[in-house]
Amino acid sequence: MTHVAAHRPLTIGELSERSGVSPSALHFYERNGLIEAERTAGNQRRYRRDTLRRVAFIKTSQRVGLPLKDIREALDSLPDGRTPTKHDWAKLSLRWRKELDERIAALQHLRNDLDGCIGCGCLSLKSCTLQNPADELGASGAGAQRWTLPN
Amino acid sequence: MTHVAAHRPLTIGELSERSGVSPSALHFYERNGLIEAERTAGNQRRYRRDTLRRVAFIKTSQRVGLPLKDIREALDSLPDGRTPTKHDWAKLSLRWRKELDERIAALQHLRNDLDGCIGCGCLSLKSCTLQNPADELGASGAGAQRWTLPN
DNA sequence: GATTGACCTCAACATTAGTTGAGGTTCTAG
DNA sequence: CTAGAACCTCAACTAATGTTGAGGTCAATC
Repeated sequence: MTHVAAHRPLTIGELSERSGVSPSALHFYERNGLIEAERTAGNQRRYRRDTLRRVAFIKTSQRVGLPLKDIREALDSLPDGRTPTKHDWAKLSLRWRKELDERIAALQHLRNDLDGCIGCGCLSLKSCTLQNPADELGASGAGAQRWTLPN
Repeated sequence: MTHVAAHRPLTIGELSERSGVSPSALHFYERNGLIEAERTAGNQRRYRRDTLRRVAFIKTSQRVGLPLKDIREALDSLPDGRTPTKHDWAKLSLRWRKELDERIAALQHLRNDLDGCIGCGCLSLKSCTLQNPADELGASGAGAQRWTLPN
């Protein structure tokens, strides 16, 4: 049997299909240094197969809410030329899990505070801890936020 | 002693100062139907004092990650003309707490899945549950996301 | 060897959540 | 009653995360 097909690089259509990320988004990720591709003689992109895992990492990180800028930084810690090993990926996942833990803790803290507020309806400034972040989540910023399904 | 000052409506500067939200953002909220104001003879905004609580609700909801569109919908459930009572606010907080609970549960689920992935470094499509949301968080969308401090 | 689907680049548009600035008006304190 | 701070509107700009379309090329199949 031939193993050639298993090593063949992916076209953008294939990568898109398998990852569920649109070609235009893949272009976008490339422009922003999150993924990269070889080119054929005719200038078409050819992706190494581990790019699939890279895109998976991007998607999963986004699901948690990380901005692409941060995801790129994380990916920058992967070995530069060679295909990352399982160990490389595991390290990245571990780091990412830490942030996930923190995020959960922050939300739980917020929820506990909220429990105190429901009794009094006290969503007033100064008095309610919910209104004085100071430590965990940060109060303002230009970034858009979302946690419901976009539909 | 006089109690007049305690009932005087707020100027936009005062509301901004007390809520920590910039005047331009308050304008923006008004344009988008999240808050409203009376006007003086000279066309300047005067906010009822409960607007402070309204803005607090907006900020807090944003901290959890809700988009303004959703926050507006929640606020639309408040009584239309009259100043909301504690009970009105408590109801809103409760509803909001439910979503917070769900969000926490989803992230915990994600974390458990991730634990399974760290051992194998398996952030590959199809095989890893992390890559097949299907149920909880939703995989894609146009919205920007963030959960770190914007800085 | 032509056709057709997949691919290329580049520019413009969409959405969320605002900020900034120009040009003009109002309010309040002295 | 006037100076200056605070306010007004409107338009344009920002940033993140992409999508859409125009105009043109590549590659795999009949």
